[in-house]
Amino acid sequence: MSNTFALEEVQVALSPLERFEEFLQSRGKRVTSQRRYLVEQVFEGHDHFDADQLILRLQQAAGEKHVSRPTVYRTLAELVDAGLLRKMTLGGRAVYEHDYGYPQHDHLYCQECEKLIEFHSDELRQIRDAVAREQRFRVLGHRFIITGVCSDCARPKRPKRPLDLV
Amino acid sequence: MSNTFALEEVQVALSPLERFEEFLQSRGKRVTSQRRYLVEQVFEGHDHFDADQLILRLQQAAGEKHVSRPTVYRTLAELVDAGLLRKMTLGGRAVYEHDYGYPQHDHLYCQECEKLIEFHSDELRQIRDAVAREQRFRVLGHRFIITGVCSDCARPKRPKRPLDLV
DNA sequence: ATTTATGCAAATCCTTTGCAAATCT
DNA sequence: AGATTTGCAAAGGATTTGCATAAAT
Repeated sequence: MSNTFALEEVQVALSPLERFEEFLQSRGKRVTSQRRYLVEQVFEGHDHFDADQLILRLQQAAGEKHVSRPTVYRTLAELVDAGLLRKMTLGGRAVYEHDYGYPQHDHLYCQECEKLIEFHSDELRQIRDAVAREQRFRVLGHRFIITGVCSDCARPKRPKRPLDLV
Repeated sequence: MSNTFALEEVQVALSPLERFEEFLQSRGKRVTSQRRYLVEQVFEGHDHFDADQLILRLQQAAGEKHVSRPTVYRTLAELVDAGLLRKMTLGGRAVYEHDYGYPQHDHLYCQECEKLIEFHSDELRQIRDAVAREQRFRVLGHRFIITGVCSDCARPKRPKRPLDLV
């Protein structure tokens, strides 16, 4: 399914692609076939992905224009800049997720299957803001990841060692 | 992991180095001059650091034995394993901090000066556990970083763009 | 016609590995 | 002696950059 979470919020009038085109124009950048194709694919589903997964997907959804690795990286950066994607680093590699029309949330990260489970907590934000206020710190964002083992993986085999908490 | 955090609870009797030697022996590993020197330097101050900063420090605290880059990486991993250091990834690079005799805490990260400010919140842990319980998720740890601009940097110049939240 | 993008190859950055020589126990 | 470590050089993996060509405005 594509992107019609338009009515969901108050009103996200533009589709991701339209929003991106708007962004590009506002910066004198050009709307190219690869940028268009990439945004299209990125907003087809709404799961987390890294550069390689995206590149693979772009190749598989064959018949379409080829997008080189450097261009993928360049475009991902632009999408983050445009506010369409959010970038995070999970154990060394960059992972992206939608940030346009999606509500703010945090994650539970299963070390076993590497799954990311989203959740939302207003209290969390309150704590964040309270802590920041105390330190006279201007908040621009935050990142909260709970690491552990999800219910599916909580089975006979024991978890791997602590790894890098992301 | 076979750590004896028994000591941590009751009372931190051993120095980091002693604790590390204990760990090494329990694994049939050896106490070498570089491992000793490195631990010594790491626990001189208690700030966050990355591999390069440590390597630099090891060189400057001259007169001492030289420690090669690979050995630094290898030893840092052992210290993490031993529960003496905690590792996190900040925008691609690994950053370490003391985890022996230090209370659990989280961070405020200033994008301007890259400073890490620590803080502690019991409520945060409560929220974490509540969320996990709801999802039947077994918590092994968490990572909370508030990104923004610290009071020192909140000056005339405006903050850089959102960067990678970590 | 201009100017920005793309793709390729090569370069960077950080971290890890293979291996022979050096060092612990 | 016997096993583990170290340092060196080189390998790796992810992401970025230089530059000539292709495409968008």
